[in-house]
Amino acid sequence: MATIRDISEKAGVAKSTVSRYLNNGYVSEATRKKIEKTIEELEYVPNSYAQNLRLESNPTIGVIIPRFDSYSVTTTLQGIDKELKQQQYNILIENTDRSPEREIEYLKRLAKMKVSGIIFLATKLTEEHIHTIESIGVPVIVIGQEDRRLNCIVYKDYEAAFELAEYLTAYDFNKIAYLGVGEEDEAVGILRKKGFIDRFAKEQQKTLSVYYTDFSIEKSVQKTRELLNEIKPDLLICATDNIAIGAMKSIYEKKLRIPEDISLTGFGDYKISSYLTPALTTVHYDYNKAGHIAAKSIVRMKGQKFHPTITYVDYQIFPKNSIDKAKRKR
Amino acid sequence: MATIRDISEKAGVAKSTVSRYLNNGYVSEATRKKIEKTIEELEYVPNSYAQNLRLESNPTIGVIIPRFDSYSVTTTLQGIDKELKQQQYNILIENTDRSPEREIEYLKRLAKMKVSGIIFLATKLTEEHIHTIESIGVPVIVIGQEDRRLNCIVYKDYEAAFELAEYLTAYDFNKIAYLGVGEEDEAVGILRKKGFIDRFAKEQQKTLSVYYTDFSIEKSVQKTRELLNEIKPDLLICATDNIAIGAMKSIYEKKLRIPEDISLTGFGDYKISSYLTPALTTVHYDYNKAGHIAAKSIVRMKGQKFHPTITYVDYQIFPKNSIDKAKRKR
DNA sequence: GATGTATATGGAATCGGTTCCACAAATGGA
DNA sequence: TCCATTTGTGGAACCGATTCCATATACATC
Repeated sequence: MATIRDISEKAGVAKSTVSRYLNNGYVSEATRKKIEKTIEELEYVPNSYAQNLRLESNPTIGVIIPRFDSYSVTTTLQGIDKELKQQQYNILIENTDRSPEREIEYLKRLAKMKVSGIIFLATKLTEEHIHTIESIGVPVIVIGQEDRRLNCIVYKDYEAAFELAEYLTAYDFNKIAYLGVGEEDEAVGILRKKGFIDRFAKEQQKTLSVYYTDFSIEKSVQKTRELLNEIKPDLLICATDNIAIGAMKSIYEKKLRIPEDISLTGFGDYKISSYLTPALTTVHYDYNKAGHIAAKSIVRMKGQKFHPTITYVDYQIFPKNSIDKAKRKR
Repeated sequence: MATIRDISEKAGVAKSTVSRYLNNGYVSEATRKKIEKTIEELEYVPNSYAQNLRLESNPTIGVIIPRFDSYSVTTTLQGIDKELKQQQYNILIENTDRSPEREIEYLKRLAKMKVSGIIFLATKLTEEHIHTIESIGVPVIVIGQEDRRLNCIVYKDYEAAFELAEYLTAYDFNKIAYLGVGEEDEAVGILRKKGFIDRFAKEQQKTLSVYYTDFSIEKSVQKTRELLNEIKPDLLICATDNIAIGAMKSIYEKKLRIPEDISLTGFGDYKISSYLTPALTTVHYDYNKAGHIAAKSIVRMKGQKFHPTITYVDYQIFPKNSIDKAKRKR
């Protein structure tokens, strides 16, 4: 691999002259030609580690994600990427595969690389996470989980779940099942569930049975199958759209109709959801916008001192045909 | 930001001793303690540009993708990521947003960063692409497009389309419509289309009308709507599953039934496809495996000289309920 | 007590660029 | 013709780490 030194020797000029040529400095027409030719010949490519070494920080934002195969993650990434490209920033993505240890490791690694900021799509914030974020000396914005000591962009999970439950109480459901995820995920596992439970607790006559699955469609297919063998709900509330999609499959498998036999709701609005039959009643989160906001803020935070903030991203309830209109009260 | 020099001065030892401490060399218990304390105090984080500068190449693989919001892309990424993590390699993802200029730019940038290899999820290979790939001095594996001068992992698009068409000729369809994408994408835009056309050309009685859309669901909804206003096909072949999902929406909108009024096929097996109603007949590609293979090969290529190869990834036809069984011949 | 070896540490060179400074040559104006 | 300014170039320092080499102890062995 050719270096600037090789170029300078072969072309018979000084290193500094080559560097000047590369960075639009004073170079005479004659040397310009010589250098140009030599660079072509040796297939010279500058080494960016050497270049970056002199810079105190470089225009790169690190993004830590828990997985690639998730609509919310990729949509958020799109939003981040678009905004950062506009601001002439580079983006560096690290996938943790839902491993908390990797999250910590990547936070540190990105700091070593002197990125000017980190956007962290979190699933759970432990004390170790918080300590790491506070100590690495690089601004971090957390998306999706909340802690008052940090800079977070969060979805109003509790409120959204509460409001969707509110919407559902206008219908005459009696046997309600909730299919959620484990409490490892603070926002989805705890807050969403709590929102539903709290609202339905006000309706004494209604029972709400809670079941658990993970974020995959397959598992949801299986868990819904088990669930339907145990009970026969007239409303199945799913903690994510993916879970609802899996549930749909099992419901149809049992020759039940949606919404006539079972009404169904999702959460998160996975785009595909409105193309299902029937279209899924769900909560819409603007992941793209969250990414956009995060990117904008992280760029603005450059060099400034840290300032904990919580930004809430609004939600919207999308009523669709997966709820049985015939059950509407009054 | 503290450097190794600050540490050494504050602790009263030489730079080299600090470095040795950091890299598990000989250090006495006493100095170990001093250095440890100073590092803690100054919140020292090593600068990885300086570290990398000495290395000839670092264990990082660059991955260039056209977009984030695509099932095939994210699934391929999963496969790549998993294999690379196992091999202790880092991954560096660059999203081009389908811009050919950015593809070239990123190929060069990754070379500058001395990644040990690049995996390039291509949409079209121009001469400039090929020249760049050949000249950057870093091994590149192309996924999804083919050129005999390069190292490619490709899907058998033509063969798969041909075989799906073959399968469809066992049914009694008369008015067939094909909803494809533009020829900017070589594999999907040209090869898939040609596979269908060539096979159907053998069946004189059948007409095949060709229409175009892009890769988005929205556009497909709109284009299908227009298509259905013009003609009334009994079979609609879509170039991707996403397109088929959009088509479904418009077909239902027109109060037509699938498959009784229109049979439908997709291409690419987007996982979600089997959860639709009816489940979509489609071609299954193992994107994850392609990513896996690519990662394995790129790691193996390290340091070796370039050797053009084409690796074909097999496909599988998944017959599902979106084809009208009543129309089966004999 | 002399020699040899293990243990610790410092100094200096190095990686591949960028940039400051000095200086030489060319140009221009008086 | 002389001095001032512009233009072009080379040398050297520097960015922050690693690593080789030299050296200085401490301890063991004969």
